[in-house]
Amino acid sequence: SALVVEKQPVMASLPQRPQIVKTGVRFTVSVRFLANLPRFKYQLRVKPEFDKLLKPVRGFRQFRISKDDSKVLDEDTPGGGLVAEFCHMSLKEAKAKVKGTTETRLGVTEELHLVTFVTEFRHAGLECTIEASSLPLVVISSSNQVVSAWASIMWCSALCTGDPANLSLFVEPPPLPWTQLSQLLSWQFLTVGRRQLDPDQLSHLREKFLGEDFQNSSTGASFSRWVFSEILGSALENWIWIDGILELIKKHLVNLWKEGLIMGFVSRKGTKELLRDKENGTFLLRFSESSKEGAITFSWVEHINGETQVHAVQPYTSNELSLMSLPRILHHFNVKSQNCSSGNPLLYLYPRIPKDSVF
Amino acid sequence: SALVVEKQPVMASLPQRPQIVKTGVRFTVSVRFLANLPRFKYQLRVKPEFDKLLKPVRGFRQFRISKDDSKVLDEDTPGGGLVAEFCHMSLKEAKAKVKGTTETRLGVTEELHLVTFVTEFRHAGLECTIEASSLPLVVISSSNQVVSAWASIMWCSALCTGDPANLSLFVEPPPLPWTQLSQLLSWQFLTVGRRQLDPDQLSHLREKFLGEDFQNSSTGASFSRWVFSEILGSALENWIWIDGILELIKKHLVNLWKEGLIMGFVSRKGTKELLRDKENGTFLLRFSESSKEGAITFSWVEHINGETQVHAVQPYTSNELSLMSLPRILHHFNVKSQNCSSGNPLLYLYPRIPKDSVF
DNA sequence: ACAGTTTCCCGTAAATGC
DNA sequence: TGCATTTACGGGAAACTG
Repeated sequence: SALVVEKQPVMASLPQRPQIVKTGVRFTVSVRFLANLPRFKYQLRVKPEFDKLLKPVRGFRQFRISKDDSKVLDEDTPGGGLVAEFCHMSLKEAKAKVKGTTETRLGVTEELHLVTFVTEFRHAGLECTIEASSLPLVVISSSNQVVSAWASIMWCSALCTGDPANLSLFVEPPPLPWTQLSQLLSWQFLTVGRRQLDPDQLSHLREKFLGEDFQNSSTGASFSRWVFSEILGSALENWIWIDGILELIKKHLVNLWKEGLIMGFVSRKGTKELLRDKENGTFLLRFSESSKEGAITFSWVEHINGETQVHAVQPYTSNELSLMSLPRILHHFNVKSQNCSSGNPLLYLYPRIPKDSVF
Repeated sequence: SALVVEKQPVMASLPQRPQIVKTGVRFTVSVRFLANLPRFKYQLRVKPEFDKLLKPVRGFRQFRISKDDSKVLDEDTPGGGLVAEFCHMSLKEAKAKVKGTTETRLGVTEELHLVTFVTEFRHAGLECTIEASSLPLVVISSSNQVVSAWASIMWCSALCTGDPANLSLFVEPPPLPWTQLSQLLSWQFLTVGRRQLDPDQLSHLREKFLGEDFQNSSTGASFSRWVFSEILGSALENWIWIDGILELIKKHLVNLWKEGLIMGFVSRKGTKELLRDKENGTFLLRFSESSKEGAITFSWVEHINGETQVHAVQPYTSNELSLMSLPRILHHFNVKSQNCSSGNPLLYLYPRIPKDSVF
């Protein structure tokens, strides 16, 4: 078709997370007319419609475009492309709840919706209608739903390889093969922290997402929040955990992450094994596995009286890092306990990089 | 009339400040039917109307009651009074701006509005209409307008002794005599802090509001924000300052204020005079005169080498007091500078109350 | 009783109007 | 241009609703 959605719907406050729309909050979309015919300038009207297709589907909520519902003329950008930018659209729920199928009702972040743009096109006496749809959207009503919404978008973008958007994808979500899931994870770290995940980190995450027993299995991770098999674990929960970490990196740790100074994904056990035979004062940075909020901690090794001890600190969350950056924390860190040698115990970043040369 | 407004319009979030209504935010009003006739139960419908009288007045903004516009039946409270409670009303601006008289346009917090309740009453074949109006309201659109709105309400309640509410009071605001203004101030400290202002405090405030030259004058303080005579000073500015102090008391200092431990209103100069001939370590608590935000500080006297010095600390605002209460601050206060004796210099609350016996 | 979902609304920031 | 006023909306909490 000659019409495409150029910029997917996105809220100004979440530029990194397109396809999430909160009711009552403005979002921006733009469409481009591909046939570069200057004579169509100002001739085409594009009208946005919400969930135009399949109106009475499922138990999905229904929405209306409340602002900027009016059509907008195509306009010319610098050179000659024809585009229309809708930058004041917002959604309002149309309360007409089909109460049926309450039992199989999906969570709201598992509903997928579409904005479709329609323009009527008359050429050489022929009248035809051109349409272009956005990628699937998740509609939320509160900002505490952003994280699960983004999980849906990611999951969906990995699964929807077929052209026609499958809006009922999450009614029976197919498992996501690890090859794709791992790419997705790695890509997010690239986007946020400008560095991909390395094989060790991926291997650790694979355990988390697929369960240790599935190390050699090709089974994918399953999305639905109702699948809480102790074997598969909850993909959504893991996702939220990852998201907290990404936020932490974005806010406070981009530089460290970019330089690869954060090992990040190591278990407590793995940490001990890595540090055991390293020099006194060797430490590594890893993300807290328990905190859902996104937190980073460090562990260091101390050989004392022939005994080897691996210590760790309380994880630092975004709040703590706002008060003091991680490099400063590392510099000023000090052990005051009586049976530890006092002074800063952190000397070498694993495997043996002198601390002061990198922080 | 047999109908009265029992609880003046008030927003749930500002229960201490009736008659301030923010657009789009719910407020509550209740009316009572005085004739205690049980047979009227469920028979009377009360309809709220906004600015029913004098619709096209002045350049005032116009509003509509957007929620709960529907009438509500009278109902019975426990014993037998007939009341109607409107608890979901909210206001929306009706954009129909009369652009005339832009020059003499008042600030929005100087516009006074009314909610009027109307009920039709049929008795013995006679049909009559009963009305009841609220006290004057100030309509704001943002919470940063609360303070000036409250100033208007206070000013208005002191000035409007006549029965019919004079909505154009602030078009040419009459001066408010000090006798009334001082009562108003004192009453607010009583409400918020459970203790009135004493004569010394009032005398200090009189200087602030009326200017030093007017100590013996009977001229009142004038309200309009356009009267910035260097003699009168700005009543509104003073009011905002007082309001910050009241908020600080409400949040952090109720107990101290209630006990009269806070002298509060003393100038820096006055402080010196009071403390000069007091014992070493005598201190007093006073409100910052410069900070608009509401802040408290303390000054103490030190006689050293035959010289008398009066020191003061940086004022503490609400933020600081959230971290540590004022009594704790007083206990832990410590001077670290090199030419001062170190240790806690605060010993006696003015005039000579041992610190530890009251804090 | 409860959990998912939505609404409410302050406080700040940005946009708008005049 | 500046200032007065309104709008926008994140974030935390309350209210809703099945």
